[in-house]
Amino acid sequence: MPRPSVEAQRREQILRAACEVLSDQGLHEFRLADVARRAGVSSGTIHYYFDGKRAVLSAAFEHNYRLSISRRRELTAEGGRPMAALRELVEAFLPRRAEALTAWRVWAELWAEAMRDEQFQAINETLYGQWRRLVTDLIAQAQADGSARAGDPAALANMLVAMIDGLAVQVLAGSREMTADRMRRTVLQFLDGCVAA
Amino acid sequence: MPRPSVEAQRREQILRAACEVLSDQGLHEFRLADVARRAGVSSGTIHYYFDGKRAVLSAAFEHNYRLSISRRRELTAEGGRPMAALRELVEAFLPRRAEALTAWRVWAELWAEAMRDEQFQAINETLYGQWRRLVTDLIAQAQADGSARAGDPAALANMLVAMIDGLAVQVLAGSREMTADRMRRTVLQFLDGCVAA
Amino acid sequence: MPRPSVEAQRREQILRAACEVLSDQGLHEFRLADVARRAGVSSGTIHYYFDGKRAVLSAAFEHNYRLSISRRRELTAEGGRPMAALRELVEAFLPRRAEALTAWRVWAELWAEAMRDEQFQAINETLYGQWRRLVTDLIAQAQADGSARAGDPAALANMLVAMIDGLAVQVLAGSREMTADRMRRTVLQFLDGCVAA
Amino acid sequence: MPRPSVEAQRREQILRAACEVLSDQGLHEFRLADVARRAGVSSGTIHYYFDGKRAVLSAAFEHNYRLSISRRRELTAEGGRPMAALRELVEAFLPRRAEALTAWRVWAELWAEAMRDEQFQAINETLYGQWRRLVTDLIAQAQADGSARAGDPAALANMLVAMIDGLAVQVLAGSREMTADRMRRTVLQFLDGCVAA
DNA sequence: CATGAATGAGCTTTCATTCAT
DNA sequence: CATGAATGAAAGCTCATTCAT
Repeated sequence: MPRPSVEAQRREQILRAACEVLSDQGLHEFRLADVARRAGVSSGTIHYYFDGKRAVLSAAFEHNYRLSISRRRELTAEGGRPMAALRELVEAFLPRRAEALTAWRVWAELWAEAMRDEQFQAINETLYGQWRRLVTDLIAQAQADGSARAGDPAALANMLVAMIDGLAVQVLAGSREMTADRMRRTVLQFLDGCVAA
Repeated sequence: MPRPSVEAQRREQILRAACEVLSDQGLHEFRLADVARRAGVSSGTIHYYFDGKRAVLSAAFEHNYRLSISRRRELTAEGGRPMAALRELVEAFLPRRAEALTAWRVWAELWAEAMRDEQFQAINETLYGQWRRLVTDLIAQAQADGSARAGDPAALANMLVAMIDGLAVQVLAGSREMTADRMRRTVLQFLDGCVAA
Repeated sequence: MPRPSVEAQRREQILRAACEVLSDQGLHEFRLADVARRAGVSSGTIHYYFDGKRAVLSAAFEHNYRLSISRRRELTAEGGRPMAALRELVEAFLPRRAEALTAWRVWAELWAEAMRDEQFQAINETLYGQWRRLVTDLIAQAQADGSARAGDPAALANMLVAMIDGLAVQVLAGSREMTADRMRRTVLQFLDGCVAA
Repeated sequence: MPRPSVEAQRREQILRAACEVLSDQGLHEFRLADVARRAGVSSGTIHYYFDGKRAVLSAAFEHNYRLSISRRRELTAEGGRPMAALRELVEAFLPRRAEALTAWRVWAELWAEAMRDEQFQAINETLYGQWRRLVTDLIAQAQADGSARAGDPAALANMLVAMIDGLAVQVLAGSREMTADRMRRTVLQFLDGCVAA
């Protein structure tokens, strides 16, 4: 009798390890052997649950996105005060704590690779789209309750998320001119100066 | 009779090929054999001019940056009309023509890799810094001649360049929601709504 | 309540599947996983009934031989007309119908492998010997009833069975110069010209 | 300056080793690592000269055939006495000396594999065809000079070569009932009884 | 009896690097 | 200066085998 949960458990265990390896070593030095070691399973087990390196990568990219988005959604679930939620969102995405750092590094790898890979493009399109919509909705709500000024909420959301991405990349690249703190101030300045009422 | 320029020529030839391979295949599938083939030299020659794969990569990243910045500098060299120059800069960076696409793809690889490599971080710090300063100066000039509103020019520059990076990454990742055209409108909207006087 | 026949059934089921896999894929690509799938059992079950891959192979080779010989024996059981029985035997061995093709392919694998494996040699020695004797007896009977000319029946049998093997191998190797039809004519020509009275 | 002969030398060196490994271990346990060791080169070198395992196999099968046929052709080159040449041919093919044993074992592997592989079938068709023609010509010459009786020389050749193959396979499979000596007597008996005038 | 999850040794293959020429 | 033959470490992947259930 196979225990029905074991497959989900193993996959989750492997994908978590894969994201860590991806974050620590980059796609460039992403080895299934390292994933196996970190997940505490044999290399055979990885091939038992996934069709190969590429399949692990794909699933890891998706896993990384889903995890972040579900966390953010909790943050914005409650009805009240959308401008405050936006500001909290910004804080949550600052590349400061290990958790956020890992997520950002995995995204950067996904983006770099998606430029030539349709499968990865599809993952990004779907999940980045969810993130974009989440922000768009918050801005629209803020406009509705008068805490944000008028303007196309989708355009404003695109400005905001792109700015966050661009700044985070520089922070993660170890820029001394662009620290997490400076990133925070820059984005909040944008929110205050260009979005808030 | 050693021809003194042959070394510079060969290096240039190899680096151009390296950028093309990097753009076409990504760091992940970056093979010196491919660089050699594209440069029309033997693999031995690459090792004769560079200390190894990593050295070729470093030099290629730097080459890619220098090329772009020198091109942009020409664009902004003349004295007059800094706001117009900013708008032209935005156009020039749109990931549309092959030349710009190649440059963006190489940057994306550099950023992803710089997250774990101090040497690459140093390259990025220096050369991204030049680009940041170029934009900051333009904004300051625009404020000086009254075509841009008041505000910390460095902060505005950071918003702008980060936004451009973030949007370009999505365009390059093949997003159907974020095309080069949409990117253009979004950035210009930001310039009109948050920077211009 | 142990069902006493279940073991024999399972073994038979597995061996039939093994012969099919052997015929379809060759020893070279003979995988227990494929045998299991084709037999409709788990890989664990195969190891429950056999001591490992080699044991399955051995048993499959033997199974293939026994099946063929028992079929041929039926063909030659009745008393009368040994020369006619020889001709029928030839027809029955032509690599034409799926059943005969499978048997031939398994033999070819056995022979190739038996060159280095004493266990397989023993199987071949015993069972090929039965086949040789069956043919020798028929020839001897034909000589006794005057339908075959004189001569050492064992030598004639060796000529005949070797010729059949050698021709079948070329037919199975897809030769356009040696088809099943040509094989038939060649062997019958030998029977008429060198064996029959 | 690449020495022009080095490629041919290396390929020959590797193919000879490949035939030995094939003969000693069979296709089933044919490892490129063993070929490399036996040829005294690295595994990398094998991949430098051949496109992979399959390519080595193909070339080895062909090499084995060409070697045997060119040796036999020398045997039959001189004009006189075709029946004697046929008898010598039989002697030369007896699986006795190491050289002949190796060739036979490699053929057996080729035949087994050719049953499912068109590329191997093509090799067999071409080179076995040459062998068949060589024998056919000898028989026709023997008929012309009156040392062989009438009859379709192609059919007689097919009988003869198939018989040789079938007998050799049993000898190689270690049969105690069919030794090299018995094989010799059997084939000569066929030549005397069915071919010679 | 039978399962299938899990293992890990062992294989082919790739590719940066070296060095004799 | 430049080549390319040769290397060998390291990687992904396969599959016979084991064993808790």
